[in-house]
Amino acid sequence: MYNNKRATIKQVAKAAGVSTQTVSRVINNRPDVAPETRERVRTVIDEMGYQPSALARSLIQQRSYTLGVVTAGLKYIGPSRTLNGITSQAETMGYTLLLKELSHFDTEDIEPIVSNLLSRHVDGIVWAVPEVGENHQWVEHALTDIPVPIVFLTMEKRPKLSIVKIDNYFGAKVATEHLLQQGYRHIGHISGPMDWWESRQRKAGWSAALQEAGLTVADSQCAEGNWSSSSGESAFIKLRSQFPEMDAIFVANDQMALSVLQQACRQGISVPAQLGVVGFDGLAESPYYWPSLTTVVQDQHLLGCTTVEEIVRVIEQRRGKEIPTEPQTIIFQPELAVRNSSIRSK
Amino acid sequence: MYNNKRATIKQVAKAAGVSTQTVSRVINNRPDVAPETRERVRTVIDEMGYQPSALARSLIQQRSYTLGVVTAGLKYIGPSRTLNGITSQAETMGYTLLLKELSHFDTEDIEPIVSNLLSRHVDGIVWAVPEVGENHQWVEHALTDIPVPIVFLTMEKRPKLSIVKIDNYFGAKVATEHLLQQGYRHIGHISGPMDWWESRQRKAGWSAALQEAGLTVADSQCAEGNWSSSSGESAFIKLRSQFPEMDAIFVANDQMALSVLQQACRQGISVPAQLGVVGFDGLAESPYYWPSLTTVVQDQHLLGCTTVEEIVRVIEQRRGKEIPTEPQTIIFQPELAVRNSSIRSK
DNA sequence: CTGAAAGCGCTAACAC
DNA sequence: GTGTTAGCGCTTTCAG
Repeated sequence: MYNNKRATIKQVAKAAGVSTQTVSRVINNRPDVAPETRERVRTVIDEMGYQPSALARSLIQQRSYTLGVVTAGLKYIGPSRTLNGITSQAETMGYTLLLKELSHFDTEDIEPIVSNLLSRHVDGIVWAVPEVGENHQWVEHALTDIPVPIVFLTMEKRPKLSIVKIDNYFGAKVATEHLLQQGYRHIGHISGPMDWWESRQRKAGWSAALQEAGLTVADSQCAEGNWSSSSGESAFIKLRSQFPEMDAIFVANDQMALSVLQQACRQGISVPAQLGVVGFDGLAESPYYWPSLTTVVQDQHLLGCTTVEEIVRVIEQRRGKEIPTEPQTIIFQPELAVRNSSIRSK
Repeated sequence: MYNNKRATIKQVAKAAGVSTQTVSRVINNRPDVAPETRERVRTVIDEMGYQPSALARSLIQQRSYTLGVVTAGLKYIGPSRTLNGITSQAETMGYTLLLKELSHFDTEDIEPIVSNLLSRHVDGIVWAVPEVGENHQWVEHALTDIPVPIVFLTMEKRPKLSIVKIDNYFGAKVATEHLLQQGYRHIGHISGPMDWWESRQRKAGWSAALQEAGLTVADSQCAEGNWSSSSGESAFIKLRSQFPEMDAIFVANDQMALSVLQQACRQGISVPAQLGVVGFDGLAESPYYWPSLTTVVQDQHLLGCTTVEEIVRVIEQRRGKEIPTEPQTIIFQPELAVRNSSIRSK
């Protein structure tokens, strides 16, 4: 299938008794080659197991069909699901990925990462790092200097940037409204870390739903977690003591919601009768929690796919010297999956 | 930080009034450059934001400092954790990754994937796809033809291959022995899909532990799942009917174990008093299941790190014209985390 | 210490 | 139809 040393176009040309140019024409399916020459060259190519070097091609064509992907937190399921979408769409569209994972979510010095990708001539960059702290600050300064298109995932709207994201505010609001509809009136919240933009959006959605229902929102109704089950446990305990009348809770992700369910079980609080619980994410396991968890489902796979589609669109556009359209913001609305943890009615 | 068009070495040379070779010497920290020339060139480089092209370098040096990573199932947490280890170790060792994800675990036609990686001049390949069905069959034929080193994760031992893996058999055996120690005598098993090598290993470990304890192992004591919580539920129901005396169960992964716990809870079976449960994986959430889950912890991050270390070692070795050492098999022993779901004593 | 020439593997532009 | 020349951006001889 492969020869031990990769053959070069020169060797193929020699073996087929033609010039390298002719071989080039054959491998690129150019029309102006005599059918029988083409045939002969093809045969030699197969025999030698020749594969053209994508590197050499990239150099001369000034185009690599390679995308840089910058991510963080692959040990968590969310970023991985997004990456899964990115890889599958990239494969479909004929692009290869260079992967970089930041060691921390809040890495601010992204210069070496971007430099490395650019030195490898990526055609575009997908920035799939959640917005945490100041970690997106650099876009203000550096962006116009980066010579390839970038599409961002999951960040606050900024002018002139292409962004693909899920509407966290909306999802949180829908979740909270569902609890209100079920007749719960004292609805607490366990948030993600407040330096995460997504956490703030989800909290804002929860808060807005309560206010629109004419309820007040006090600080004591919210506790901060860090996405882990462990932090969810402490947050729940804290919340119970500072907000004893709580009869329902909107939790910013499913893993923390899981430990709320577990604690409730341990303390003999019946869910959903005494406590309604709604999570966020739509983990595959969430229907198998006890009781099954009502949650806001976000399709991160689709998010990844769309991002790749979008960046390829921008790349093609720029290359075709078309008038670049304004950067787009693409927003997906997540959906509420209603299950047992929040159904009080009847 | 970056100029809008990437500067070339030629432009830098011209601006600094030297030849391109001199610039080359400066960026490669070669000794034989006059200090003041070096200084001048450095200044120009900074001003122009010049970054050498890794592509051009790879071409001429016949070395790219790039690794191909082939994975599958990134939407599951296991493969992602491994990938997380791979990225971090690659970063540490100065390698960049080209990522390919197979669309199915049992993809047999890997030729286009490998070709693509080779055409991009990867220095080595990490094959991080679990062994399922015939999906590793190709190694028998194609391997010697692939001109770069490959290291495999998680596959059956084969001669002449470098493999890094976790000892699934051992982990499963330890888990089962633990249940025996706790006094359980009728120990069932929910396996993963039997076309997975890992599933077969875990089942074999369970079976061996029972036999060594002088217990018989019947087909009725085992049911097959497909790793998902959903399949765990059906498998558990089936197992209860075909093996009613079951007092403990070793489940091949945590997600299926989760639904066993949930079903037990729903049916009023008390864990661990009436039913001992042990899982496999060591998911971060597993301590927060109810009751907290005893599980075999596998460090997939470490697995990924080690794989990269190993392949870089082989690459260096081959490049240094050293006598290649025999391909290694590196095996990690997983550890049992004992928690409430299996503690019957006292 | 520095530069000129050659070439990594390929393709664009032109000849014939 | 096909070959020649030039060059993508860099490094490796080898002069000087």
